[in-house]
Parts: sequence; structure tokens; C-alpha cells
Amino acid sequence: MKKSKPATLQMIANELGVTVTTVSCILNNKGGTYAEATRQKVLETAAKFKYRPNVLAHGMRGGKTHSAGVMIRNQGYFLNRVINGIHDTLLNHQTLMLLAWNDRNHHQLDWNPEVEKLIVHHLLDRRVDGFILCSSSENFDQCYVSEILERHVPLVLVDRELKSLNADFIGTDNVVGGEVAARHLLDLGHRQLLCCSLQQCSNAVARQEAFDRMVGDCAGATTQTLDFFGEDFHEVLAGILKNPETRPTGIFCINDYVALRVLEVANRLELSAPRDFSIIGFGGQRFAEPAAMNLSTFDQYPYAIGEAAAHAYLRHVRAKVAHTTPRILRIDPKFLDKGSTGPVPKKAARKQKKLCAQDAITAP
Amino acid sequence: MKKSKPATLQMIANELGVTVTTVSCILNNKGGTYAEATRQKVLETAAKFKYRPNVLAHGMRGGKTHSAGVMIRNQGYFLNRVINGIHDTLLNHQTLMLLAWNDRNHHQLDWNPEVEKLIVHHLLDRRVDGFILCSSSENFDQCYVSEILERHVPLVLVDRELKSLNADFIGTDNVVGGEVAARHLLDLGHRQLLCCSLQQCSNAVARQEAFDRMVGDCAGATTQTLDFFGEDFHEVLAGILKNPETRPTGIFCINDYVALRVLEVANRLELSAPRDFSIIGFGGQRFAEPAAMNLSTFDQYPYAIGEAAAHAYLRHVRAKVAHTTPRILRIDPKFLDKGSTGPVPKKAARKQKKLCAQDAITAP
DNA sequence: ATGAAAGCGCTAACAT
DNA sequence: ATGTTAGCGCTTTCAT
Repeated sequence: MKKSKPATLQMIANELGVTVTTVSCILNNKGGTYAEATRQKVLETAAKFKYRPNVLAHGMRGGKTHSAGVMIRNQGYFLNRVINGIHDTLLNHQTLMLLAWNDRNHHQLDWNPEVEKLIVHHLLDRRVDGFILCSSSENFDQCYVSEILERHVPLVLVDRELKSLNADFIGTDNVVGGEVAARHLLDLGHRQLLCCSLQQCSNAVARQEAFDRMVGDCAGATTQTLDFFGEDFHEVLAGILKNPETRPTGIFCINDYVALRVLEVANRLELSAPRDFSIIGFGGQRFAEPAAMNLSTFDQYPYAIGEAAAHAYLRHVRAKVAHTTPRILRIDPKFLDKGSTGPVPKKAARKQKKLCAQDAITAP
Repeated sequence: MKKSKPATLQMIANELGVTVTTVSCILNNKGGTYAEATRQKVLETAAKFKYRPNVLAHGMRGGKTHSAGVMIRNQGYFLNRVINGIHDTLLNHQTLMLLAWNDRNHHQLDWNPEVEKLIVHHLLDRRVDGFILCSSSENFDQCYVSEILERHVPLVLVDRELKSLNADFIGTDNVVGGEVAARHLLDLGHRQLLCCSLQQCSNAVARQEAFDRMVGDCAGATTQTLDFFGEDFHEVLAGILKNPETRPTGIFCINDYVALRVLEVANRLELSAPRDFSIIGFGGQRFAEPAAMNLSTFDQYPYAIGEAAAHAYLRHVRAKVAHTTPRILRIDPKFLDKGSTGPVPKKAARKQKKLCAQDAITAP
């Protein structure tokens, strides 16, 4: 059983009685002064030997490895689609995505900065031309990002912005998302609002804060916040919804999953949208469950975010001189009206009017 | 803006006035005859310079690249978990998974063997130590798998078995799955059965055929098959379920998604499991929708399959001489009873008895 | 206990 | 129109 070594330039050169330089130049279309006959012979023999360039050798010569280090956790629809966008775009530009996941692993590798550092080292060891990262914590610049920047290896961040860094960033414009959601509900006349948020997630908080600000700017409108991972979320929510006095008429959920859980709770109370309240999700994830079909939400364009990240990456990697001003790109999410919002229910509308009238009287 | 090159052995050697050989041997614990003082200095300086070995150079010397070429499409829970298992296991063994997805891409790269070939070439160019693949079609051995085998690069197949090849294979034991599903329903007394399958998917067909065979071996039991991607699946199914005469009392669905769609159709007809019929899914995917909570199904242990694939890979890559007999591993899926199966409904049971009695009479 | 030299496959500058 | 040479970073064998 003889191990057939992959073909090298040397082998082709030997076969034809020429030198490696000749073969190299012809195959790379460099220094085009070669006899047509030689060109043909070289190309033929390369094909016959199934020659494939050795990226390792090329990389060693100081050239590019045409490999991108990508570290993004394998969590949920959004990041998954982002990775897809990166993968496809890079492949279309002769670049291979070296993907490593930094989410919680099963055994030894618990979820911590050390794992991410290990992965970054693995990728650096392979001399990737640059990085596209989505760190799982906000304070990782001390840990390994600095190592990347010190070496002046191009770096693009996705989804999770690390403020202190001057690296490129591509993500969702959460402020626009929160504002449009609020605007939509306010325009429909809703004044008693609720935001089901995730306090742990900075992106969710950004959306929620924008939502709150917008509501705050509207006279007579109030909003409260509920943390999905807070204590007894389901019970507290049910309590609020049960009582017509406290029941919000408009609900903004920080993602579609949360929205579906809210709809479940409402469903058990025989409440439905948009009859009894309006509800908006976020993310545009296509869940299998039928309720998701009628949930108004926001498309975050995750695939486009991935594409944009890949393009930012390629821009850096191909630049002759390092770019100094980072490119920050926040993509506007788009509201998808699927019919889970509508006008304020009549009973609630009457109550609202009364309150407004009172306000007008008690105001100085 | 000076580009700080990554540290090399040469730099460390120069710093200390020794040679690269010394540094190399000390850092790799080779040829242990070095003065303790030198050892210390070398280790210190390496740390100071943040030295990282150049995997490219190591690979060029004929050594391993400690990179595994993995091509598995990014489709659904099962394969996703498989990839996770591979990723974690390899990382625990100082090997980086170079993941490429071969599912339908957005733009130019349509879903075809050429894309897979392109990806395999990309990976070969990076001199991966071996491959773990899940090809998206059954007849790809002609296309690129042969190239891999010709070079005697280790190859492990996952989930989708390519019969003609003598490569390792790790996947689900579909025969066991189909048989256990049939056994379970038959043991509960069900005799009128239905299998909702996917004719396109060889794994689904394998489960269905095992199911059919088992049912065929049981006197008085019958089963019919419905293709989920067939014409008017929903209408045809509704027709069958509506009529108590034709309604099966036991349904085996080839995966959980199909099962949930079946439950939806039944739900609209005011039929529910296990009251009106028993139903079993396959895959154990955790869907967000509540109906999934109570669906009896099979766990395929996708993570374990990934781990096993990684171990098979490592076994090959680390072997001094090539293994000749391929390792075939089919992991038994495990039935998860979540309560969607039960005894035959009384009405249907009476009908069954009558039929059996008739059979007894008409039989010779 | 350490060093010298060759070579992995390739490219680019510089001959001929 | 083609060849020579040097070197990328590392390991290995063979000196010293």
C-alpha cells in the first residue's frame, strides 16, 4: 500500500524537464513570457497529476492563507444565519471559513474566556488572515482580543459590540428596532404598554431602552418591563394579564421565543391577539408552531449581516495598508406586519380616555 | 505603525544567543539533554514573546496539521448536534475542526456536487489530516470521495452511508428505530397502522421499511404509508383520519416535525393523542411548541454520534499504518415515552375484534 | 550539552 | 523564454 503523495510543482517540473519557477509562474499567470507550447504542457501535466496548490507553503512565504478565523457561538436561528452569510460570501471569494463555536461545551470545556482564548490561539496558530468574532461576554478585550490587535490581524466583530475597541462592527440597529416597535403601538393608540425583555442580553436591553424612551416621550403613555428570566415570569405575567385594570394593550417582546411564551400564557387566560391586546416579537425566526405564523415581528436580516461582516473582513485583509477608522454598520431591522397588532380594544379605550381626562384636570 | 510579526524560534534563539535547534528541542521536550538554566531561559523568553508554534511550518515538514476537514450541511437539530459533538471532542484532542457547510447557498453556489467538490478541494489544499463528511447525495463517490481515498487521507462518514466505500461510518440504527416503534404500537394492541415517511430520505425509508416488516410479521396487522412531501399530504391525511373506518389507531412519523404537523391536522378534526390514536415521532428534537412536550419519540443521540465520529477520525489519523477494515457503528435510538401512545380506543378495539373473528372464519 | 545543515513546497528577485 | 537562488519556520539527523 503505497501512499501517493499529493503532486508538487517539483514533480510537474521533473516530468517536463523544466524548473519549478516555470511551472509556478505559468500556473499563477505571473511574468507572462512563456512559450505557448510550454504553457500547454504544464497545464496538462498539472491536470493529469491533479495538482493542488499547497496553501501551507503559500502561507509560509508570508502570503495569505485564505482562511478566516470565525468564532461565533452556535446558538439559535439568528447567529446561525449570520454564520451562513459569512460562509457563503467568503467561499465566493476563495476564502475558507474556519469556524469554531464558543458556546457551552459538554464536558471539560466549560463556558469561559479560557475556552475562547484557546480557540483564538488555535486559529492564530493556523495563521488565519483575520478574524470575525462574536464574543460571548462584554469584557473579553483584556483576554484575547488584545492579542489579535497587537499582531495587527484584521478583526471584525458581529452582533455584540465591544465599545472600547477600534475594530469593525456589524450588527442590528437595536435603537431603531425598539423605536419602531414603540412608534407602531403608539400610533395604533396604545398607551398602556409592556416590554418583556432579557436583562442579561445587552442587545435586548438596548432595544428595551429605546422602546422605553420612545414611550416616555408620548404624553399619557406608560410602560413596564418584565424580565423573561426573572422569578416566576409566567405567574407574574398571568397576574398582570388577568386583571383588565393592569392588562397592557400593547406588548413588545425582545424576541420571538419570548413572544410565543407570552401568547401561551394569554391563551390559557382565553386572551388572544390582536383582539385583546397587540403584540410584537423580534427576530423573524420561523418557528414550527402555528402561532408564529401570525406574530408580527422584526426581520434582523441575519444573512445580510453575515455577508456584510464578510465584506468588511475582505476589505481589511485585502488592504495594502491597515485601515485606521473602524467601519461600524448597524443594519435596520424591518417590521413585519403579520397581524398580531391592531387598535385598542373598546373597553380599554374608554378607560384610557377617562384617565386622560383626569390628567387634564389634575394637571396645573 | 509597525507590524509586530509573531514570534519565531529564531527570535527566541537570537535573544538568548543559542540556536533554533535548542529552542525547538526544549519547547517540544525532545532530546532531553539540556542544562536546566537554558531550559528555564528558553521557556521564559517564549512566554515573554508570546510564542505560538506555526502550524503551517509544522504541516509542511510532513507532520500533521491538527486540522480536521468537516463537511456537513447546516440543517436542523440533528446534524447541528452531531457537529457539536465533533467540535468539542476534536478540540479536547488538540485538533481544530475546519467546518464547511454543503447545504443550499444563497447565490451563485447552488446545491450541487460541484460545490461539495470545491469545498473538499479547499480543505485538501489546507492539508487537513483527514475528513468527516456527510454527503448530501448518495452517488458522490465518483465525484470527490475517490480523490480523498486515492490520497489515503482518513475518511469518516456520518449519518448518510455510502455503501460502495470502505470508509468508516457512524450513524443511527434505523432498523432498530423502525422495529421498536412498530413493536411498541403492536404491543399496545394496535393493528391498523400508518407511517408518515419521507421518500426522498434514505434514512427515513430505512426506518419505514423496518416498521413495515415488523408490522407484516404480525397476523392481522396492516400498515399504509404516506409521503410527507407527496401531493396534498394534509388533505389526504385529514381524509383518512376523519373516517372512523379508515382511521389508523397507531401512527409512526419519520421525524418529530412531521409528527407535529400530523397532530395539527388531527387537532383541527378534534382528535387528540393518545385518546383517539397513538403517535410516535423520531429525533427527540426539542421544539418550542407545547405539543412537542407530550410527543413520544426517539432520541438519536446526535451528540454521541458526533463524538464517535471524532474518535473514529482520531483513531485513523493517529494510526501508524492505515486501517484496512472500516469501522461501522450504528447507534441504537432510544424510545422516549412522553405519553402520546396508549391502548386502542374502545370503539376501534371492537371493530378490530370483529375483523379478527371474520379472518378466523374466512381463513381455510 | 549544543550546533550545523538539510529540506518540506512555494514564490519573488534577479540572472542568463 | 527560462533558470538560479534564497528564504518563509520548523524538525530531524548527524556532528561537535
